[in-house]
Amino acid sequence: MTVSTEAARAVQLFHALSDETRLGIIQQLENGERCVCELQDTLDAAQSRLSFHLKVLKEAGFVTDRREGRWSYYELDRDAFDDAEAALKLLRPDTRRKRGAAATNAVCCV
Amino acid sequence: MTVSTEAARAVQLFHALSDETRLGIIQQLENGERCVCELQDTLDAAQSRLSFHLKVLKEAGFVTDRREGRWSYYELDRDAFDDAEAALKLLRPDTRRKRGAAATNAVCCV
DNA sequence: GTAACCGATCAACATTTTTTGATAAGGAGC
DNA sequence: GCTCCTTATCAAAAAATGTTGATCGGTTAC
Repeated sequence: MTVSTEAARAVQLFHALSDETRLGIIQQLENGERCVCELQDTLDAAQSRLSFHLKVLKEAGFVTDRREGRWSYYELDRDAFDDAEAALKLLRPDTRRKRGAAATNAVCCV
Repeated sequence: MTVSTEAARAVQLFHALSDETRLGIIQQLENGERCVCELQDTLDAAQSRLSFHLKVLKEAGFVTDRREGRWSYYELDRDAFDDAEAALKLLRPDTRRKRGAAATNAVCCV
């Protein structure tokens, strides 16, 4: 995987988490799988709106869905959370790295 | 801090990280502080564009800036990364919590 | 003083994302 | 068969976000 696709994946992950409705969905799913109709009730959101946000979460990998009869059940998938944590760790400033790059600090704007 | 402001903070953090240009900036700053003019060179981005993204990062707390003569130096701030990690941990599905809420699983859509 | 440089801010525009209401598809019950 | 229920999808509108080029304030060098 190239660096830029890695970045693109990170963007996808963080973008999925950058919306209050979607965080609300995740919070609801924390207690186990839920069907859309129940999310509709607890989050007080229109059905098509939930469908949209669930799609974003699903495409990023944060949820999986399962059809049962007329209901769709959504469930959290840990893997995406792991990915997000890993992406965050890569971004986090790291003491070692900073020290190692000391020489590069005097390059700019003289 | 209420739950909803917590969510708003999480949204702010993740939103700041959900753009490739901003991730590029963070990556550049990983080796120490940089002035805007250098970011301009290495990221090949217009000055006003960088200013815009730096503002987003600054408002979210990921960077701090320091004026020196005509230059503005930007530096990463760990605290925001810690906040993001904490926010992510709160979202992450947790085995214990799931187990404790077993009874709530049969509520929906019968 | 003037001129050049660095960077923030602004307004106009372009693009992307989100919301809304409508429609369609699939299953359940009659 | 028909009707109701649940959900996905679509198009249009609205809202938010990002880009571009211009201008302005502050600093340095002459």
